[in-house]
Order: sequence, then C-alpha cells, then structure tokens
Amino acid sequence: MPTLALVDGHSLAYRAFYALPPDLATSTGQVTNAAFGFTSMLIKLLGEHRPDGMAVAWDVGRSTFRTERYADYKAQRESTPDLFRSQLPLIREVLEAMDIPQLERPGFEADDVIASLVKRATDLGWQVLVVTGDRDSFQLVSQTVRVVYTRRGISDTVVVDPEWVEGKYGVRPGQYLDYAALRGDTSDNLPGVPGVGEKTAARLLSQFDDLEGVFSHLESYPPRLRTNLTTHQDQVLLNRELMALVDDLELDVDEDRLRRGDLDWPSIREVFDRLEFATLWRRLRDQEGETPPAADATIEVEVRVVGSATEVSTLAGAAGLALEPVHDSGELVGLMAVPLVTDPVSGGSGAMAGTAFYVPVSLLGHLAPALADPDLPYSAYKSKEFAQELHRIGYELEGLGFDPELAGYIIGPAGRSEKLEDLASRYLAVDLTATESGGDDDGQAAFDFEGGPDLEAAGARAIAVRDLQEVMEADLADRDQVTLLREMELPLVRVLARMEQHGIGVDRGYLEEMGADLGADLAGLETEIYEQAGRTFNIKSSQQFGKVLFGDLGLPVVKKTSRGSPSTDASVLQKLEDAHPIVGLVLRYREVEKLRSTYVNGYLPLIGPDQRIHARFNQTGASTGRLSSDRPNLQNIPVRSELGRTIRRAFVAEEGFRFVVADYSQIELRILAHLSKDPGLLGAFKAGEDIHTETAARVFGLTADTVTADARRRAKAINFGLLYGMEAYGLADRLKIGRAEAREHMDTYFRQFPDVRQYLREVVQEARRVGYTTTLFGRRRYLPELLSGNWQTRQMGERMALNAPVQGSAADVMKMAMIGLDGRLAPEEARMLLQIHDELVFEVREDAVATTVHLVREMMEGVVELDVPLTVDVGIGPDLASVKG
DNA sequence: CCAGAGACGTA
DNA sequence: CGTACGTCTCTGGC
Repeated sequence: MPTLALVDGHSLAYRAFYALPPDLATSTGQVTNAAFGFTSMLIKLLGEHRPDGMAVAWDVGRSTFRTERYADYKAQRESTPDLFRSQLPLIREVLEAMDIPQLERPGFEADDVIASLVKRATDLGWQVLVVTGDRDSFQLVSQTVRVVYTRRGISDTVVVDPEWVEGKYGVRPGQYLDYAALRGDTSDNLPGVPGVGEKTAARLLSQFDDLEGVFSHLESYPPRLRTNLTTHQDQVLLNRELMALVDDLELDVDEDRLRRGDLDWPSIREVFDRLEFATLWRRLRDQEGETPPAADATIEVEVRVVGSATEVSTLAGAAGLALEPVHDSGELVGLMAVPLVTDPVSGGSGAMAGTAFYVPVSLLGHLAPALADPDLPYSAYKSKEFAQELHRIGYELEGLGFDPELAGYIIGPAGRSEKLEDLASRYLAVDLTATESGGDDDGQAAFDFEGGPDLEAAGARAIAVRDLQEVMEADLADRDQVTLLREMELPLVRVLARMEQHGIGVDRGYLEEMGADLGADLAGLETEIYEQAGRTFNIKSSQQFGKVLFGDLGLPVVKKTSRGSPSTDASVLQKLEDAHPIVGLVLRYREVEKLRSTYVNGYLPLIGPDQRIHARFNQTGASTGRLSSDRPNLQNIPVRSELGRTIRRAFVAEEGFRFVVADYSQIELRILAHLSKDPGLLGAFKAGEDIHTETAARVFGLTADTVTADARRRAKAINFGLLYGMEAYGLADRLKIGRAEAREHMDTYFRQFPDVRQYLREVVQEARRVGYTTTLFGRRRYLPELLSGNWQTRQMGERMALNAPVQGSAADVMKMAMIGLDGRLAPEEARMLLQIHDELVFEVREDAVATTVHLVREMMEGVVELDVPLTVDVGIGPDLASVKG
C-alpha cells in the first residue's frame, strides 16, 4: 500500500521556530531557524517513512468559518512574530524546489485540507501519515491513517495509531472529537465543562460511547456534574462543531501530482545554497541520492592533444570555442578548447561527456588567427584574466561571446565572483572538483606534482564553460538580462583589459622621496606623542591608544565600536581635539602613516619595469554594478586633504602627453531626479545652476544669490544623505544640529520635492515585493535583508534598496560611455587609464587633447537620454596633482 | 599563518 | 543610526 505524507505547514514551522535558536541565520542576516528546522524535519520524514506521495497544507488568513461561527476561536493567540513570518516564503521556496505540492484553502485551516485529502486518499487505497503538532488531527487516526505528532522540539516525534490514542486518552480515535469537545481546548480558546477533565471525559465516553449518549444519561450523574453538563451542553456541542475537521473540500490536486517524482537536484541546490543549508544539503543528498546524486556527476573528458596545423583548422572552423587556460607550476603552458554548439567527435552536447582539444603554447601560433578573430566568438571563465595571460605571451583574444563569471554576476551580484566549480555544480549538477587531481586557491585548473598539467581537469572546465553558456543564457533570457550581458558587461571586458595593459605612469623617485619625508615626520610625531602620553605604546594599535586616551588620560568615551570597545576613530578624535594635545598629534600621525603605508609603500613595489602601475579593474567586485580596483586600488588616490593630494603628483603622463580627467557632475542626483521624476529636482537640474545652492534656495526659501555658504553646506548634506537612506539622526550628527532641526530640514526638503519621497518609498516597497532592486539597464540587486527578522538588518536592507538603483544606474551609464569611447579613441593618441566611478582618466597626446576632450564630453553626455541633462567637467594636466579645469 | 576588527583612503 | 569599495595594521586563535 503506497504511503502519502500530509504535512501541516504552519504547525511544523512553528515548532521548528521555537525549537531552534534565532541566531541561526545566513551570512546576510536572514534568520533561518524555522526554515532550517522545517527542512530538517522534512528530510527526516522522507528518510524514516519513505512516503510515495507528499503534500504540505497551509493556513491562509486569520478568519475561517470557525471564527465566523465563534468570534473567540483562537482569539487569545498572539499574532505571529515577524521573525517567523519572514521565513514562510523561504519554506515555500524549499518545498517548490523539492516539488512538493502546497495546498491551502481560504476560510479553512490546514487541518481541514488535510482531512479532506485523507478521505480522498484512503478511498483510493493510500495509507496516510499526517504530520502535525496539533492534537485535533487525532480524530483522523484509523487503521490506515497515522499521525506523526511532534511533541516537543523538532526531533521528539511519536507515531500515533489507534492503540496509542486509546492507551493515552482511554478513548477510541473515533471518539476523540467528542472527548476533546468535553474537555475543551485552551489553545483554541474553547472552554470545556467545569469539573470534567481528561479522566472524567474519557470515563463518560467509554461508558456512553458518544456525546449524544453522555447527554441522554444526565440523570445517572452526581448532581454537581449533572448541572455542569447541562449548563455547558451548548458549549460542548459548539466545541465539537468547531473541532470537527472538514473533510469534503474540493481540492485542486490529483493523485499523480501528489506522487513524488525524481528530485530536481539543481534547483534544490540553488535554494539550499542560498539559505546556506550545507549540512541539510548533504543529508538530503546522502539520503535521497540513489544514483550518485546529480551534483556528484563528473565530466568524462577525452583530451586530444593538438599536434598539427590541420587539427587547429578543425577548431578554427567551429562556430565558436570555449576556452580554458592550462597551467603548469603557475605558468601558462597551453589552452584547452572545446567547440561551441556541436561537438564534432561525440556529436552531442551532453553535459557529462565531451572532447577537449589541448593546444600547447608551442602550437598557439597556428591558433592565433582564430583567437584574434572577432567573428569566431570565444567563451571563457574569467575571460579578462585569460586574455591578459595570452596578451603577455603575445597573443590577442578578440570576440568574447560568453563568460560564466559575468553571467553569474548579473544573475546574482554577491560582491565577489563565484568559482567555476560552484557554477557548474549549481547550473549543471556537475562536480568539477572530482575531475581535478588537486586544487589550488586561485580557481584555475590544478596540476599534478609530477605529471605536468592536469589536462582532464582543464578539459572538464572548458566543457563546463560550454554547457554553462546554454543554461545561463536561458536563465538570463527569462530575466530579460541578455542585453545587459551582451551589450554591457561582455564588451566592457576588452575595455578594462586595455586599461590594465596601459597602466599609469608613476614617478618612482618622487614617491621614494616622499616616503623618506613622511618617515621623518612620523619619527617626530612619535616622540611628541610619547611625551604627551608619559609613556611609550604602539600608536598604530587603536586598542593601546584607547587605553592611553581613556585610561591614562581619562578622556571621555564618545562612541563605541561594534564590539563595544571605545572608538578612537577620526570623528571621535575631532571631538576630543581640544581636550588634550595628544589627540591632534595622533590624528596627524594617522594621516601620515596612512599615506606612507598604503600609498607610498603600497605603490612602490607595484611599479613595473615600464615605470607604470597596472592596477586591476574588477567587474564582479561590487554588488551595485560598480567596478572595483585592486593591486593597487587606484579608485582611492587621496584628494581631499592637502597632504594627501601630494600623492597625486606621483602619477605622471608620458612625455608629450597630458592627463585628461572627465567627471560626471552630480550624476547620482541627476539619476535620482530622472527616476523620481520630481518636478522640483528636474527643474533644478534643467536650470543648470549649482544643485546644492538650488536645493538650499528651495529648502530655506531663499533666492540663489542669497544662499549662504552654510545653507549650501546643509543642502549638500541633505542631498547626499538622501542617496544613502540617511535619517534625521544621521543628518543631525553630520551637521552638528539638533535632531528636531534635522527632522525639520528633511520635512521641508520633502515638501519641496514630494516625488522624491514618493519614489524612495516605492523603491523599498517594490524591493520587498519582488526581492530585488533594478537599475536603468535592468541590473538587479537581491536584498534578502529586507525579510530579516532583525530590525537592524532590515533597516540596512532598506538603505541598500534606496541606494542600489541610483548607484547602480550611474555605474551602468558610465560603463556604456566607456564602451562607446573605447571604440573611438585612437590608441596612439588617447588611452583610457582609470575609472573612478563617475570619472575617467585618459592619457592623451598633446596635439590630440582638444579633439579628445570634445569627443569624451560628447560621448559621456550623450550616452543615454535622461529627463535631465548629463554634464561633464574636464580637467587637463601633466600629473594628477596639477589637473586643472 | 589566517580571520576579523578597526581604521581610513575614494566616489 | 549614510551607500559602495580595498588596504594596512594589530590581535587572538590555530
């Protein structure tokens, strides 16, 4: 007899919620204790009872026919905690991924749905297991229906059969309803009969069989019991009516749907990964994976070592190639190529097998024309890195068609890129690590210690790249993000590669001199600081400095760090500057030390033999769509302080060239104006005046020429605060004004720009509804934080939701401009060197400066048509310190 | 040797 | 209790 398991969703989730600690959460702060416990119980159920079919029933809404009939029904129940409610969608996702049908019926409880299913299923010859923590379900128990009752926690369950009910309550399951009606149920707010507890109720029913029998023998009871029963007869009958489960609901599900099919491992993996259920994943896989689970499938690779030009021409004749570098001892020794679309050897495109062609570096010359052919598109993981490696040995790679890293970034920009192994596992249910004979930490193919490069591993990776293209492109198509990949991220790879190749010239002698000067400054500051402290300590240790400041010197603690120790950051020190001379000295020490360590000492070893620094521009480094830069980070060259700016003098244009620096003016506020369509903000930008002055005028009721410097400063703080989701508290802190005053500023602002407020509200609402925000070009940022049970996390999610569309759209616009410009700059006269979010730095031959400035401005300003003009400021200079508009 | 915290540079 | 990054240094645990 097949077994059907029917789960009361809320009941189980609720048990899990209270059984597990609320600190069970994902790295993003989404609390998952209920979802985890629920899933864990589900897996246990599958393992212990091996049901052939399954369904989960949910309660929907608070009002049911029971509350209609009896207003006090469950009236004492507290509303469910947010922390719990926010996890229900997660549980539903788990169930969807496991393809377990979910049923619900407005106006009825999950129990009724279950009772109706029980009736239908038993008629069809199923044996049924009802999984719940609700005792009302005991009325369903029979020879073919058992209840898996969760007593406490999530592991303490008992299988309830007719014998168990009789042993526990002294009544048959068929009498349980009448028994419960007599006894009452405090958890449903249904009073029983005074003086009738479990014992008496059971005795009466075993004597007279049912309620009708009990009430028709009133005369045989002692007077007290008789009175109580008489006066409560109506309540008892009502109890029975409310407790009786409805078993005749028409449900939209057929037998086949209930039957369990094969598990869809990739989608289960996706959900479990996202919820960080690593241990549950393993449990499920070990338990349910009959064949080795899908994620453990390995790619069978046939590696063909290319040995002749004719074989190369086979590859060049393909419609495209999936490529993967092959390393030996960290050095590029060749590449693995797999034709796209069709596999000429196996003739199929199965995910589990394929042929990969190994082209050693010595034969790369034969493949060079194909690699450099933009009409023969290639696909590669971390395509920019790969192209750079080839470039270093003299080969160019043109015509990028796909990169799973970038596709993964568009699908879910987590802020760091996903390994090919993880993508293959998630999208192809393929285990790449099994093909490799070892692994190293840079995500590239591994190699044997003795046997040279691991060709099988590299071949498997190339095949994975090929197969990922089909699956991920389909995914992107569903999300309407194909254009974002094809027209923005893929073309940008080449632009960034060239920026990295160009690098930027650095005056090594200047930097070294500066390092010496800073070192001398530090030595002087150090002795002064020790004098003021009355002892020596490590100034670089904020902990030790804290002891001196707040211990030895007894200065007041202004702020605590996240871990509760007294903060000594710059904002604190500024407040304490007048309290003790050591404070100012440490501030200066820190500034100088920062410059020396991060900039001078950080840059010097990165200067290449060409006297240039070749920083990297990372395309998958930021969750908003921005680029990031490292080795070194050239997006944070000092500019604000006088001393910091001196670093800029070290960046020098080549002889006969000038730096041209073009930056978008207020691009984020302009995008906010465009997105919100606020007439006031649009008008301010269209008027072409200084936006902060214009804002100050509107907010403080002045005219542009009567706006004071202080009014402008406040307006500026408000404008920036808006983009970051700042609240009155933060603004007050920033402007050193009272909270009420700050509140007033913001209110006035929103009265002047009402559509901005409206837009900001809608952004958050929409993000909460769909789970992500969207930029002008369709880039998404997922924000699970919005569903967190933690107030702070949720608040943080809202600020991210406010900022992401603005920052992300600005990033989109800049990327489009970069792509447009790259195609129009002649490399011998103008090269793009740096991107600093809203700013581009070019190195331009002196005689081409005028035309380049014109071209850059035109392209940057015209790359998209917004409801406000985009304007670009341009500066020119021989080094970054002396760039002047 | 590594990870996290704290600090601080930029848009 | 303002978003997004990367780097340096110290510190505590391995």
